[in-house]
Amino acid sequence: MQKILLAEDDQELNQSLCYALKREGYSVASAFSVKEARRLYQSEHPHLILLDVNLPDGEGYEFCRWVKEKADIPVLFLTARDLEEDALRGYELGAEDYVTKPFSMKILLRKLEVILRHMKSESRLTFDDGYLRIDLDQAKVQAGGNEISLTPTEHRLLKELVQNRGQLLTYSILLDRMWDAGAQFMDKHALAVNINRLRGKLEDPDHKYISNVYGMGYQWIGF
Amino acid sequence: MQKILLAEDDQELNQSLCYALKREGYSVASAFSVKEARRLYQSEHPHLILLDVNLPDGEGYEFCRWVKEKADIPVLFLTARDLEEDALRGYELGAEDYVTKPFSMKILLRKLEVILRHMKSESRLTFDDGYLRIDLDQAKVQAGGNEISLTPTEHRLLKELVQNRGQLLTYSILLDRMWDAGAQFMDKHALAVNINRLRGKLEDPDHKYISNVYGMGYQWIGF
DNA sequence: GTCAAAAATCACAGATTTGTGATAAAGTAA
DNA sequence: TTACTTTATCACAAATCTGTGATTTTTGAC
Repeated sequence: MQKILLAEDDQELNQSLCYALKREGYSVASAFSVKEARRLYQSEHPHLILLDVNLPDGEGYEFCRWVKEKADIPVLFLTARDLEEDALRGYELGAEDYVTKPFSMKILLRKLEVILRHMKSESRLTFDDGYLRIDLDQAKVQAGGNEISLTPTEHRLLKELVQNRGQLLTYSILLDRMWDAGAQFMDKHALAVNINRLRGKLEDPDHKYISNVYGMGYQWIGF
Repeated sequence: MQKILLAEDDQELNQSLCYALKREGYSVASAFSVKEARRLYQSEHPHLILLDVNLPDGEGYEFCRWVKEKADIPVLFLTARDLEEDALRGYELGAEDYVTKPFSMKILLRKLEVILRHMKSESRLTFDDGYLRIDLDQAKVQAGGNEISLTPTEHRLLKELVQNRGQLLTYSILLDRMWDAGAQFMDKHALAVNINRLRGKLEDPDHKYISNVYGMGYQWIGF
């Protein structure tokens, strides 16, 4: 299910958007301030952000920049003013689109659909936290400036982990997705070895990315 | 360079759009009717279509549907009327966005940028001609119903060919992209071998996809 | 702390991949 | 046609990849 982070301080608008989005089948995390939005971003890892430019504790633009630095999550601006300038500034920051209030809910929903349709099919997700730089599409990875080459399995594993960053991937799920079904709990060991190899290539003492949850599975942390 | 197909019957608007787009670095094919647009589409294979809904010889919607059936080329509608209904109809047909006349050229250019940014980075291109089915993102290929497994190099090669389908890829370009630079004309032979292996997996007497241009390079035909 | 289960690490070998060399086939120009 | 160049094909070996086994380290419950 697609998760949307909604940041809008107008109580009423926030609520009605929430309702409409949920009705459409999205999972919604709603924030009323930049601070809250930041927190929710990190815990929820939304697929798309719906962002009011004017929030009580800061401009939406700043939050947008912050997000875009970390990962290429689509951002759609909600703006009260229909100024060309505003829209252009949004685009400069990498926003995908904008709607001016008041807007038609139907149109907004279509815009979301279009963007998410693209995103879903977009595997060129690039991540960068200053040390590690991952381009899933190109299968290119840089750690601390050095180009790193991954084997096919390592790449598949990395993709699986990063695409589900922040959430625990149980052994059964991971094995299932890595080796087409049937594997199940058979060779948890093979998985461990590949995790090990991946860690060897990506991590260093100061930069850990793959964490193990005892008895459960693995999880990507960071970004 | 990104090619844009512009279909707009208003002489003046067509011309100024042409100018602005070219100035931005796009290559533009301009049409004044649906008929012309259709012809240009087939000869030029544009990356994006800028489409007026009202053309003298037919509705833009129809042309949009026709295009979308063949391939997933992004379409951006130009509409005189700012009616919710119009926009929704466009979206239903798979349009990426729309602008209502009169519009800000700057905004239009940003919208184009956003869409093309997505497209460029979109590797989940699936092709299917009944015999061969390719999902570049998933690295899955089926030929005549049978799942085919490709090695990493084969996959890279296929991707390169298919993403530039219809156009000749010279040896130097292909070698350059397959083996990071420097290779140049050195091992044209290695390329030939990999082409051969790919052909062995994908083709059969009745289904040929990779054609050679004597002394020049290779080219993907089909789709 | 002790202990057992889980995870990490390392070396190894079978399997796969991939460029090279040799040879055959096909294309081009005279 | 003939001579010559380019491309295709096949077999082989070096390099790489990848799961298994053996061993050590870590974890969590008692």
